[in-house]
Amino acid sequence: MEADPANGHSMNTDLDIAFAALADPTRRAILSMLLEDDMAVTDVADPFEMSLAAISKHLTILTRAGLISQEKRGRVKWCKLEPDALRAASVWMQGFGQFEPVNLDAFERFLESEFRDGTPDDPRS
Amino acid sequence: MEADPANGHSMNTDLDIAFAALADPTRRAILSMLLEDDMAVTDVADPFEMSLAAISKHLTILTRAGLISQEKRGRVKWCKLEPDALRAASVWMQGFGQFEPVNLDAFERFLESEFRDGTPDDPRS
DNA sequence: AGCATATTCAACCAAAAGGTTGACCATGGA
DNA sequence: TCCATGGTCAACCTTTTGGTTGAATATGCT
Repeated sequence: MEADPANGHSMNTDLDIAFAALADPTRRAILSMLLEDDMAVTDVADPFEMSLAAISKHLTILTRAGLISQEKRGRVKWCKLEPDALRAASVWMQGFGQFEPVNLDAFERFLESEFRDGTPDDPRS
Repeated sequence: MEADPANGHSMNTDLDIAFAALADPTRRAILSMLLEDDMAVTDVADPFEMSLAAISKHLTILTRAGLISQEKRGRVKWCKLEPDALRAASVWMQGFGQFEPVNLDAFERFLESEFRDGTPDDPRS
């Protein structure tokens, strides 16, 4: 059952957990929601059609993956995105293909072009 | 079971498949091996302690995720890394790094138009 | 033709994932 | 104090996942 070949490729359990957490569409949707703002568990669960308990489990998985943190204030548990946890996964993916630096480059140009057209407060134009 | 909340967060099945494929350490190790060179199925299986059939299944999963391609030449099936498939996942993750209100769909179209003409975005020949 | 090699297929299995429901604790407010 | 609210726990169920084995298929070699 071991995934560690003889030549020393690592079997990073953190990555297992992170990618597995990201593999579920419900959990990715939750992360997207938290991108806009911190939310209480009940409010996170609201747009979904599954039970609160199910969402609670998803949040536990996201927490264990380090992708969110949960802090209880009063009787409300607030969920907060922890985007830094994506860094390990991102770094791993950077090992593949030169597309990542290119992407970052392209991303900047994309942002720039986004701002240039249709943005009223752009000095140039 | 639906992951599509009312406010329109997407439920991208491609991302499901890609992240799920990446969640397994054996499959990530395979990808790392293929980073160095194209390999036959038997050679991919060699450093692992599991059966050839198991590795064959892993390769099928990676293929379905688009992360590798397989081409049969003679009786040997060659496995080739397809790092472009990581792009969608990478773009999704980048949405969390920088907290820009960025239109990822537009970014995808932008990338497509960038790479459409004659760009050698394949690291190995 | 006959055999070895490369790979997949089919049936099976155990464990993990993702969901449900109902009971249970904790907290805030009347 | 009593009750509604917020959230988790425990038990259970079904489907998926990741592995096994042995047989089957396909190709190459001599």
